Amino acid sequence: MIQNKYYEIYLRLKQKITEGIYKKAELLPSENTLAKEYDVSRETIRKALDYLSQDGLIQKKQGKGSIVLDAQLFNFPISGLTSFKELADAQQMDAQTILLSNQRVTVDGQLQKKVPWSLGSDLILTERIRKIDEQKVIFDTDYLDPKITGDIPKERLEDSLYDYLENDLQLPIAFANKEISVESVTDKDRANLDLRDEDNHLVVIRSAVYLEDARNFQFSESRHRVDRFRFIDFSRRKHTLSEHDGFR
Amino acid sequence: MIQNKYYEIYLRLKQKITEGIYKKAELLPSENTLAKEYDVSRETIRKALDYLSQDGLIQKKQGKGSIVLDAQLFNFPISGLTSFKELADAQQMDAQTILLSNQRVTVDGQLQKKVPWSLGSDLILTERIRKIDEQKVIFDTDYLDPKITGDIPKERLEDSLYDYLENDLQLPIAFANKEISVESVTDKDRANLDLRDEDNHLVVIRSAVYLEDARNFQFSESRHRVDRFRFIDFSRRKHTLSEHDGFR
DNA sequence: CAGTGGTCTAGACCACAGT
DNA sequence: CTGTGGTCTAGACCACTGG
Repeated sequence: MIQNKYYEIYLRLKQKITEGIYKKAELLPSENTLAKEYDVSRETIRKALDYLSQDGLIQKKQGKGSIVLDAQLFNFPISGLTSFKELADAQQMDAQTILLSNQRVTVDGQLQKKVPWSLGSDLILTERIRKIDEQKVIFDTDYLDPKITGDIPKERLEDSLYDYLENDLQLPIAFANKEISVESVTDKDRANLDLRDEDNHLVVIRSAVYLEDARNFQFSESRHRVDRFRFIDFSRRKHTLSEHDGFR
Repeated sequence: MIQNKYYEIYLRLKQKITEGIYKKAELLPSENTLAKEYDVSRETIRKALDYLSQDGLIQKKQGKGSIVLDAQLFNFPISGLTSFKELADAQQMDAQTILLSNQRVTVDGQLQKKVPWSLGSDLILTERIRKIDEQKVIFDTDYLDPKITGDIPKERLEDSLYDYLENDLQLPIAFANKEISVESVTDKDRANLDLRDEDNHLVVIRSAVYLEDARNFQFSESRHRVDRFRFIDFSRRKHTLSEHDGFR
């Protein structure tokens, strides 16, 4: 099934890099060469290369070319917007999910601290515990907007919520704001997770998730035992170019 | 000073969004309208909009338009590649730096666990403590390649290392790999930081930093007291589109 | 100098949303 | 149907790298 040209070319180049056909620290063929090779315009090649660059797979240098980077990243794509199930699959972890609750609740003053939705509105609350290597190390709480998602079948929560939302409901999940911090262990954490005596903190990831039309349909809180948490990221330096430049 | 058209347009649109001229949840003018307004081609407008999209300021929707997002993000640009000084300035924090050491060392077996540079090579080791609100809460260790940076003047380490590297040395810092994890407090941490009794973990950020020509010139380790750590991120969902598609 | 990537254009056609 | 954003093209000129 043919997608966009630039996306196909992106995938093919990516594959050639991971297979070592294009070697680390060497240069890719020039944009003009690639344009001829794939029989597309140079702009289309450039779009594919932009994707590779955003992935941290190449570094472009004017006058020189595109250097293939030595990235261990794609082994561990934790950055971005990825579900637990996808991560577990990608990492081939021994992972299980225990569904604690899945119910409708009404937003009251208490809840509104966690979910900035209007008072009195209906929402779905689910609580899940994630077991990795037979240890309960992650506590996930999700708040969903039932006007968008409807009720969630129990079986799908035990498998993959995102798979249900995207494939069954065809909801186009687009972006999220995330916050990572460290918080003190609560009694509820201690009751539900396998914590060690020295664990008095958890890593907490809170996120607000949005659809393509920018509607916010989910909030989630994910509490991780500190020794099982790792976040890997590739980032490019933003050269602010002095905000003072430019017309105004 | 005029830069690129697309970058200027990006800045102007960004400004109009932050000033509320383009309001949250409303649509930007269409790409064709903007192209006429700025007297550029549509592709140039699209490039500016791509930047806004990557910043999490707008969400594009085919057939509809570009929705202005309600992003608190730019208040807190922790994601990306940002130096402590830049952060402190942006946040208007009461911050100080204490320089502990700044010396040349030779890579031995011990060091090589932290820095994957070849045995016997020379490097610069600097240790700095960051005080925020009069409390010593961050311990930074930096390993630099003296073949690239030379020795670092003491005064610049107490101010901003990145400012020195980029402006004085004109080194083009391009990208970094980062890892965030949580580790146990060591005796050295306890000796140098203002830790509370209940602090038995620290957030540790390790990063490898690269220049535009993809040379790795720096490794750094930044150890944060857990209550002073926060990471905010905007991420877009990557629609994998099944890796199995496409020609091969 | 020749070759590289960076920017920009004018125009084309397509896919999608809303009327 | 009209207008929106998404893709793609062929060609131009510029800025940078390296011999």
